[in-house]
Amino acid sequence: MDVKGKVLNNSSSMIQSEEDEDMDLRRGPWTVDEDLALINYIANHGEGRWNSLAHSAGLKRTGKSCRLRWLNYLRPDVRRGNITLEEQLLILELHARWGNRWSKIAQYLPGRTDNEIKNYWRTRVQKHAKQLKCDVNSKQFKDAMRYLWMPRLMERIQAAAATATTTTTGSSTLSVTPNVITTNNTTYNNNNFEVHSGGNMMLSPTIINNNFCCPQIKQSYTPENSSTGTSSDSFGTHVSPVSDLTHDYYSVPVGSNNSNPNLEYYQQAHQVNYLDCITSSSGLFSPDMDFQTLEPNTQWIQNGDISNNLWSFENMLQQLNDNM
DNA sequence: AAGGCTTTCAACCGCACGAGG
DNA sequence: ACCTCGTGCGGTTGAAAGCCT
Repeated sequence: MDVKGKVLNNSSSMIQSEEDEDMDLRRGPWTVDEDLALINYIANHGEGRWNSLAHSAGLKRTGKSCRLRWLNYLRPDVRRGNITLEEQLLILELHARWGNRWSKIAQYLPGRTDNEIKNYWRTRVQKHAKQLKCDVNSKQFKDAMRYLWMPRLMERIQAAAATATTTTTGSSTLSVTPNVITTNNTTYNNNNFEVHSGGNMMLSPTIINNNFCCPQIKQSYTPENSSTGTSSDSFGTHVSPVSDLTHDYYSVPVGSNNSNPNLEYYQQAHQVNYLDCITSSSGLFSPDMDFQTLEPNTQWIQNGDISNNLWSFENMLQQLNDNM
């Protein structure tokens, strides 16, 4: 990340406690030097005891600030960049279960911080609640998420996976780090997901194909009609063309989307997630996403028994727990 | 090109909780 | 029982970037 803006000191207009003034504590964006100091200190001494750590490392920061900087940004296993479709799906599901328990939700998204998930929710999800003119906690919005948004995400994951599989059949070889999905001769097992040794969880196409959603959804929101960019594409349904996906896949460098000063440090720690690569260009909801235009098409929600075939997230979570 | 508005996200804040003295 | 300290969590803020007119 670019260290942007000015670093505040005790001469700033921000309110500071007496203690802060005494300690001449810094606030605001971290500088490269501060980052390096923190990284080096933790590399040598480990983390914890943040107040004394801050002092020992020569950082004029609070222990809290050091902890936050480390956990949310400098930690080697922090993943940065767009929230993938799979992650979006997980966030929606887990938030439906636990509400604003960001840290708990973050535990199921390896490398993502509670702060990032919280930001995602506030900037993306709550925005759509506003568009719907309903509360984010209302039944209307929850229904929209569960029966429209989430199946749509599943569909987009399916489309992306299919595209990627097609790509792999060519002469090019996908080379991904060993502990994430690796495929050239793609063979997916029947498990709904896999937890890899590196902690990456990903949906397999199995559930996408077999336990996806009710027929009505497929009929209403097929990739064919949703990717045309017509007015029916009102649910963030843009599916990137193959060329985009291919470009994204082959152009994503390890450690991209961050500008950590200690690049080598990152490059050793970060790994490229296969599905991240193939979905990164469309990993965010499109700006024109509009629930309202879909709202009337909810009869199937009441009529159809979709509880069994919507998707097997219960199973996914159970298996995840079993594997942890 | 410039100014205003919106979005994003790093960072801060206050509070709660548990451990230890 | 009380206090202090360290830590973790969720809510909020504000600067920078992006977008729009």
